[in-house]
Amino acid sequence: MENDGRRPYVPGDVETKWQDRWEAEGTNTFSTEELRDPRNTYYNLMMFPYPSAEGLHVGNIYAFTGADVHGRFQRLQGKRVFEPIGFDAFGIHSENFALKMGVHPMDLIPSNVANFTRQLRRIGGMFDWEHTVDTTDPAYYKWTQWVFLQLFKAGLAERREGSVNWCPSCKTVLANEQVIQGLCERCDTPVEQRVLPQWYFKITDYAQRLLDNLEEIDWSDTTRKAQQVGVFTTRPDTIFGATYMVLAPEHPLVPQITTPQHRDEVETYQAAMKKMDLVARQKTDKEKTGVFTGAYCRNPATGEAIPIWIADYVLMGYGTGAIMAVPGHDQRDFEFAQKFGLEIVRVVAGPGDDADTALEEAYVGPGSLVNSGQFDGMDVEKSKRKITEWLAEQGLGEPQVNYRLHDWCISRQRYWGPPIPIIYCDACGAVPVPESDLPVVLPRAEDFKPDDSGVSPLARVESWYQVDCPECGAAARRETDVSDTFLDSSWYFLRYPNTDLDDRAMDREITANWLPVDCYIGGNEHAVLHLMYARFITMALKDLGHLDFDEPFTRFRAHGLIIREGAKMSKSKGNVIVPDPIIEEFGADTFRLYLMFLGPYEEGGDYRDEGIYGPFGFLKRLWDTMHQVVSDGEAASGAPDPDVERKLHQTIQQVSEQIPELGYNTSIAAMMEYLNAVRAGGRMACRSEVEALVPMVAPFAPHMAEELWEALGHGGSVFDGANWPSFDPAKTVDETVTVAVQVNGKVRGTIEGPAGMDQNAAEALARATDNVNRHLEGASVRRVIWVQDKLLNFVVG
RNA sequence: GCGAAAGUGGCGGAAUUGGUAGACGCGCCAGAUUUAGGAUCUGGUGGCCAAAGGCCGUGGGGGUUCGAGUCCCCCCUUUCGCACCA
Repeated sequence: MENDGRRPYVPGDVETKWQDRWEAEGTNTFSTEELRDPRNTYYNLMMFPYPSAEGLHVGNIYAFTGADVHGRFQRLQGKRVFEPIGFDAFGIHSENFALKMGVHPMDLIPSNVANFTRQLRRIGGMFDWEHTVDTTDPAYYKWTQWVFLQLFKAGLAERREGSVNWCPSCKTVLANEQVIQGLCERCDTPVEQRVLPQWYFKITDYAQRLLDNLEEIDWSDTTRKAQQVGVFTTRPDTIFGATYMVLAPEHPLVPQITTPQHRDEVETYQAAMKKMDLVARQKTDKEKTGVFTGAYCRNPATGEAIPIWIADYVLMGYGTGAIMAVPGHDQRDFEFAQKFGLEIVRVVAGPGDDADTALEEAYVGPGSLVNSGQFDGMDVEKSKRKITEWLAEQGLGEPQVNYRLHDWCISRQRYWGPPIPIIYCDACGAVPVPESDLPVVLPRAEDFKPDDSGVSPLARVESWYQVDCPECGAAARRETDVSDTFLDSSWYFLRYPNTDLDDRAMDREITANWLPVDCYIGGNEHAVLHLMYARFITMALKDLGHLDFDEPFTRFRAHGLIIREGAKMSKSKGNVIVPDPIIEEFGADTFRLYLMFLGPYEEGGDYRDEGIYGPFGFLKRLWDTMHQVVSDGEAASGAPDPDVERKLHQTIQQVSEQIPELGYNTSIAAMMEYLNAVRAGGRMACRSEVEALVPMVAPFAPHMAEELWEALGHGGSVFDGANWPSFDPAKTVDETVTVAVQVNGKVRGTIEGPAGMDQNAAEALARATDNVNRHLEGASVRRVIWVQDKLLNFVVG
């Protein structure tokens, strides 16, 4: 079927027309009054991008399109969908890029944001441009600072010593991302640790709640697992085998317990450790090092005196920074004990072992206890609880849960971030900036390069940091560190519906109407930190009375990754696709459809350049078919073909069920299959057969859907009201079925019959089939398996 | 090393509770049409055998079953997290 001179499909014209109309009519934006309307709300969130100088890349578009498809689908169900987007523009990325290009970030970011905005409009997302957010805008970070102050007042922000990465060659503080295998990413110099006072958020106070709540939220399993704060169990069962103790080198007890004759050695070791960065130190394959402190302690179980060592393989940041070493049953302890000639005792006997079987390496398998006093012979698993109880009774310790979660250090000795709103006064100490004085505006410093002072470049802007103490009025000094970008993004979703307000961070009524977020879609790379921080801030703000809910995201789904030529798209691999020319040639609708068709949305897909012709052809055929129906007028108004109608209802059912589950690729395939069936053999479609395709394709190809909806004579937007088609379950049922006939499990033919026929009827049909008969000849049928409307299997002997 | 997920045509990927493996699309082949085409349309397309038909086929090897991509055991590979977490 060809176009026959009907209207050709020119994507650019259609898309410009509808983008302009949506904007002129405010189709996707909410007024403050509309935000106060609590009816039928749906908050559709996607992770806001960092506006790079390169512009939007395919990965961004993939993420936003998938989320937008979800939002548009909800809208077609009659929901009032709020779908905001913004810019996460503070942070080291922008700062480094600005340094490299010799442009000030305050000049760079606005042009990047403008470019992103242009591109985002072009892909046809349902974004509410009246409620956008830019984290570098003082009108936004005023409230980021407000969040800090709330936590500070609640005692959840605390200043204490912490170590930072320091490159002695570049003479600058490095972010963790800039440390590559223990070396500075720029000059390959080994990175050292410097201890500086820093601000921490006490997220560990919320560890149990962060863990418990995971039960209640609808998140994909993999993300939920990634959030597991990491509860671990110790090995109380092996305590009788503890033959020495190890402290982390930086453990505070070390100076107190070290005996004079070991002091030099210990201090030398500590100094060496201090220089080594954590990444290098934590390499598993590195040979273990350590020194003896000269001190002894008692094994609580055996009462024996055992030596205390310090060693690099014990980390201060984890647990208590001290371990009872059980070389018999822990490989790390075993290696250490062997190297330094410490005693190795077996306390677990595996199959075939007895109490004296020598150990070649640490034994970590199952077995029963030996050399363990009254617990000898007990099964390892069982003994864990028993020994814990016994130790508790003796007052020697109690069961404790440890979390693999550290407090959140939010200080950055950098320029490009929101200043931390604290003022230091000699008399009053650390004083919070009064809320009425917010925002503390980041001054424009022409020289924002980090230097060898080890503090933020803001410490060079004297006119800015010199202030009077808000409490006593004496000369005081601002905090010159800025806060972590993750703080900006830990609450942005709370601000979106509230950007109309400039006198408070959020309005109770509006917030209650829209939050928590109904659906959040984003990348897996943020499945741990960003989501954890956002959940923590939400919980803290709830406890402080600012919110009425605990969990910010009711449902979270991570999308997959787009691969091209066997690798993730990156500039260094040279496999990046620039979206603009593709949208220019095929249109945003085709590009959206293609990206969603590549593979399962939650798994990503393999981008092949020629693949776009498939979805492009589909949209063109859909366009031609709809215009043919329109131009045929009366002729196309007849009743649908019964077979086509059945398939239509099946397709509507399939697509309606799959889209909310993010089954985009299979939904698109179902629509293609249906259109193929409608047009099979060049037949002419009638209107009732194809009209429902328009709202169904609308989430993927919104511009074309609008255009076709209008061409079909409907007034207004296809997205106004609940235009999603419904299906009649009775009409999805096939009248005739094809049943596979097997002999001994191998397909030997098929039979056609009325749906619901009984086994006898099916057998009769099957026995009338030549090929089936041939296989049944001379054999005795021992059994017949009958699966209604599906399969008939003769089991012959 | 630990944890998680996944291995299906030339390629991306489909397959309710175990029930005709390969939907849909790309690519490829043949044909039609066009002055010619990146275009459009029709048909074909897992491998092997000349074939009605048959045999083999979902990473490899075992098993359960009338029947296994799907369930069980062992192994291999890839990807992604976490990495001396006691």
